[in-house]
This record gives sequence, structure tokens and C-alpha cells, in this order.
Amino acid sequence: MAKTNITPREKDYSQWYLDIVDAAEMAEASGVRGCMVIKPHGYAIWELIQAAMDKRIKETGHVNAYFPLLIPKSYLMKEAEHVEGFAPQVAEVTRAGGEELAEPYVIRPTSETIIGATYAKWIKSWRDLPVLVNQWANVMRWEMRTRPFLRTSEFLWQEGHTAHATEEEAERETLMILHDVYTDVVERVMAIPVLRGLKTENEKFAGALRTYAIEAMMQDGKALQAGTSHNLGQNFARSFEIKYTTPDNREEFCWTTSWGVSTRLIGALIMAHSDDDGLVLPPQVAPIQVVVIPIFKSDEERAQVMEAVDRITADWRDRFRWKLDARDHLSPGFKFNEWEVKGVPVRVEIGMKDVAKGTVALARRDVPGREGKSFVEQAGLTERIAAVLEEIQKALFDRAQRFREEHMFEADTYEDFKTKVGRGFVRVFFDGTGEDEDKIKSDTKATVRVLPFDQPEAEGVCFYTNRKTKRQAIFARSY
RNA sequence: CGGGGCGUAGCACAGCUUGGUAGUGCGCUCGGUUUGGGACCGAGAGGUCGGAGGUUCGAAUCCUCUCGCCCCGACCA
Repeated sequence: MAKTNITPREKDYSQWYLDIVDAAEMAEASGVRGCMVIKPHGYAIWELIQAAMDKRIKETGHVNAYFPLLIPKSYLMKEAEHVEGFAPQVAEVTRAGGEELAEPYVIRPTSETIIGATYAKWIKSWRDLPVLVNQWANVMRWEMRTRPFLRTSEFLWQEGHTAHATEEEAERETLMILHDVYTDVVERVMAIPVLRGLKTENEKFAGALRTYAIEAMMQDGKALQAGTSHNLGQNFARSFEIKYTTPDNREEFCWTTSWGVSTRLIGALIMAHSDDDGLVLPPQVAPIQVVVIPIFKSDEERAQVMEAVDRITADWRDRFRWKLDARDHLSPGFKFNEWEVKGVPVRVEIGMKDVAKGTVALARRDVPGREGKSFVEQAGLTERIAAVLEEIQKALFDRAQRFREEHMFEADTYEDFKTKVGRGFVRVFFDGTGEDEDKIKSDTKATVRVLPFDQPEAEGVCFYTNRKTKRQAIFARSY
């Protein structure tokens, strides 16, 4: 009998992804085109990511607030580049209360405009700055083609919006979020290594001066933009008249930023770590870190096994997120598979043999099969599990990093580039224009993911234009 | 919006060509036996066959219209 009904990655990566989402009960289709129901297991993962992000957002001086779902259409129209970028994706509300509205509302695709209009009222003096606000919200962008978590018409995210007195301060904020919040959470909590850098003009946020991003590599060698941080310059400040009076009584426009990560991170989590048996979760974002499966035949055995379970789990309450699976109509084998598919990092099996020997069976999700299963003493089990959870967290990051290194290429010529770009990231000297990027994209489906922060000292030759340049870019196909 | 496909039980599908009692597997309910890698036996519940119209003695099946969904391509956190 087949172990799972999950399509192997090698056969069809895209179907594998959909199968994982379904089998692990993370999300399902809804009655609304392009919108998913996030099921409890998927949502619990989101809550853990959210908690880690929220903690760091607050530690870095920001506060949470909430702005409306609906935005007057005229607001969206104010920033020219912004309108052009978002107009095709915006849903509008034209009727309410049984009547045609005098001015339509748009359902927010992002909140720069309504927050800009608000900040114009909040900010009068240099003493009011900086304004450091974040909101957790849903947004809607009408997408032609959707995939659970990776791209849905409605998605959940956080969007930070800050206003500053100087360009330098806004730039510092933009980079601080990228490094200290986004990279920290994605690498340390989600165990996904990221590349950091600047987006090209082609790839930046509509209305931004500059966009910085973290990019993660998926197991099929494609890139996933995992978070973006924008220095908006004075673009929105001018459109919305976000102005302040300086200490020497001059009126100046503010410098604003915005930055966000979304439920797409759950897609990254799946595609970075999971295998053909199901979801694999880093312990820090696992809703259940340890599952205990008791095994017994008679009521008498049950009593003995459960007594041992109570004993070994007595001090777990504040240590682990754990669950006892005592459902007695299901076989142990069924339960093993079910919790594996759902990505639970550690499984403890305990039956009569263990009761007799004072042991348990301990299985690691990141090491499938017999290899990941060992028999350990009940004494000291709590500490042992704590250590194993840390090992798994580290092992997943190391594995993902190794994978990325193995799929990181360099290319000197366009021909060479073409042979490599389908397999991973390609780092090249590049001084091409936006038109060149478009051409490369239509030829190869690859785009500049980032102009990495770690640029070389030495000059090289652009792989596309053959001109000398010091600028390097990382190209990849992306989600 | 173009190209392709599909709507039959909670899910996956067969039945349609050639009209005649609506089926199979999984799941679900009940009873019993089971339980160290997806247990088994028995009994049972569950359907306006996407919708509307038409042809016919009779339509899941044939015809017309309609609605919805999925996949592939053009947009994107």
C-alpha cells in the first residue's frame, strides 16, 4: 500500500505542493474565486509566524493600529506610479445600502494611501516624528492565477508604515526592518536562509523610491520573494501632503517607508523544508512540536501505558507545544502517518515494551523512516526532546542553506546563463537596462531577484551587454 | 480574455457511445474482533445526476440554452 497519496516532488513539483497543502489540512478552496479557507493547522502556523514577527516589530519601536478595509478610490489615484501599478488588481465597491455610491471605494490592495491621508492629519511638527506604526490586516489583489498561500486574491499580512524627518532615517528604518525583523524571523524562526538586496526599477514597489527584499530558494530552484521593505522617499508625502515643521520653522515633506510580509511565508515554509511524505516544520513554527502515541491492547495495558505517559509528560506544559493522541479507534501506524503528513517534528511512541524497559521510541520528522527513530530512556526525556527540537531547527536551516549553495551558479555569458537559470540562482555581472531585463525575462522566464548587498570590489564584464561593470545581480525564475 | 477539460453521495470516480430499477472505492454511523508503520468482518445511512427548457411512453444518458469550477497562457506580496 502506498504510504501517502502525495505526488512525489520529482514527478510534479507543483502538484506536490498542492497535495501537501491538502494532506496537511492547511487550506482549501472556497466559494470565492482565488480565495482560500485557511484551516486550523495552516492558521496555527500563521499565528506562530505572526507572533515572532509582531514581537520583533514591537521590540524595534513600532506600535500596532488598524486602518479601514475600504479606501476612497480618489486616494488610490493620487500617486501616479502607485495607481498604474495597482489599478488592474483592485476590486471596487460601487453599491452599498441599496444605493449607488457617490464615490466608489476600493478594497485595499495595500494601505499606503489611506495611511498617507491619515498621517497628513497626525503629523504637524518635527516633534511628531518619527511615526512608527504597523497593522495586521487582510488585503485583496485580483489575481489572474492563484495558488494557496503563494498567491491568493485575499491574503493576510502585516504592513508597517513609518514617517521620518530625513531621508537617512527613512533609509535606516527600511534596512533595519529587512535585517533585524524579516531576515531574523525567516532565518532563525522559519529556518529558511535568505538573500538580501535591492530590487531593480523593474521589480520595485509601485510608488517607491527603492525596494529591498529577502529572497528564499525553493526546492525546485525557483526564488520566492519572502518580504519587502520600501523606502518611499517623499512620493507619498507629496501626494498626500504629509508635512512637518522643522525646528527652524520651515515646512518639509516627510520621508516615508512601508514594509510587509504575508501568508506567502507559509508557502515558503512548505517549499523549503517538506518532503514526499508531507509537511516538515521547523520546531519554532510547529503548532504541535511533540506528539505522543500510546500503544496498548487491553484496558489493563492502557492503564499502565497511560500512567507512564502522565509521568513522562508531567513537566511538559511550559516546555513544549505537545499533544497526546489517545484516539482508540485508529491504529498506531495510521497515527504515525497522520502526524508525519502534518509535519510534527518529534513523535514519542510508548507501549508495553517501553513500560517494561523504561524507554520510549523517539522519531524525528526531518529524518524519515527507521533512521530517524531511536529508543531512549524515559529518564531525562524532557531534556532530550528539548535538545532534539533544537537539533531539528538547526538541521533544517543547514539543509536549506546547503541546498541553496548547491543551486547557486555564476555565469559569464548569456549562453552559459541560459543553461543554469532553470536550476537555481545565477549570480552575474549585470549593467543592463530595464528593457534588457524584459528581454531576458521573455527569453528565459528569469528576473533579477536582487542586486545583493555584498557587491564585489573588482570589476567584471556584464554577461548580457559585455560592458565592464562592478554591479552584480542575482537572477532566477520566481514564484 | 484566449486554448483545453470537468460538473453524478462528504471525497475520488464509473455509468452516457447504443435512453428503461443510479453504481463502485474511500469516508461516515452501529456492532464485534483488532492496535509497535495507513487493521478486518458484518450491518446501515447518505443522490432533486450543476440549472432551465426541449425530444420521448420513459432522460444522468439525446438536443438547445445557461451557470459554475479546474488546468494551460498573458499580471503579481
